[in-house]
Amino acid sequence: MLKENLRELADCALPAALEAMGERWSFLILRAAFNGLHHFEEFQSTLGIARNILANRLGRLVDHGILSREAMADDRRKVEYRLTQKGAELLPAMLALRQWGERWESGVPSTPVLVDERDHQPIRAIEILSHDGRALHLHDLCWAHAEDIRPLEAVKLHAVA
Amino acid sequence: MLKENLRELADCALPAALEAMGERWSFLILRAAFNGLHHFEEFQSTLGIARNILANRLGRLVDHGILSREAMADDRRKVEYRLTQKGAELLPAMLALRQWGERWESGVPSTPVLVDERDHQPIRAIEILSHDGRALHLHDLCWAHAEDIRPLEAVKLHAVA
DNA sequence: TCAATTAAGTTGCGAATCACTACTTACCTG
DNA sequence: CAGGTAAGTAGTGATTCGCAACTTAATTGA
Repeated sequence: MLKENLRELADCALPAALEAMGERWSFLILRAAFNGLHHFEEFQSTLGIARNILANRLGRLVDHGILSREAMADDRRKVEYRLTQKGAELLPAMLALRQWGERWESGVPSTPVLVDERDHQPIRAIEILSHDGRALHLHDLCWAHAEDIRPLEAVKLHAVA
Repeated sequence: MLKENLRELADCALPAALEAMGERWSFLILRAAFNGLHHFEEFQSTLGIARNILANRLGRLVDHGILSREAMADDRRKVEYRLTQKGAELLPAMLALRQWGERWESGVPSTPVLVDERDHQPIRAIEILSHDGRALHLHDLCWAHAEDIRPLEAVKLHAVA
């Protein structure tokens, strides 16, 4: 059963993540950044977001270290926004949400589709996997306290012995 | 390079997903639902959300088919909210966001931690995988049009031939 | 050289949304 | 029936949103 002690419910990183990404436009700005957009006017014209909101969101994403902000050397009017490592690592979350939307909201895989550059085959659906790679669903999961988890090494050694 | 034609940027399921899940409290309500909460007062006291906002968000999640709403037979004051299949399939997106928050915001794995019920080992980090299971990162990916993708079967047959 | 253009914001303002508290309605329990 | 519980609704300020116009600084063209 997937039920943790309610006292501990607050002790979760999701609220912290939402602090950074929970605003209305943040995900769409991120998606645009993943698609290679770097400048204020590009975001504005592509997303159709109000300029003051865009300025606010870009500033917040920069404050959270999700985007970096740098004036360009060759044209100092221009400012370049780039995904940091921290920002780039939001890609699985964004794709999971997008895939969910394709399955349940829009009904069809969006085109164009994201593919592996190596063989141009579409990526797998994002899944929850066990340590040894089995796909897990809601009913396969439960909560445990960190101190109750027997390290995998110990489990393996025990199996061998 | 991860850059699609900008004309096609709008043609993505992410906005549709955010329509359903982009509101400020929606993810936190969902997390509570994943943790076994089912009733209005449980959500309210656990999350500390204002009652009118909670009523509005629950209604919206029900409208989107993410939660089901059913009056309970034994006590008709009570209403039970349950995750639908559609709602349950948001778990990968939620975990991806939570794991990102653990890595980049809170700094530590939250406790308690989600484990495989079978062997009580923690789940893997959520990743983007190629069709054959390699982990992919931003620089391994590119966009392709659906009609340009050679079906995997054809690729295999060709390799055999 | 100097007017026009471009990039990246900022400001002002009405509309919508948010959160807090109190109230209501239906139902159950003693 | 009195009192309490569950699930909302209503009223009220404080924030935030979105639109359009304005500003500032750098660049380009005649």
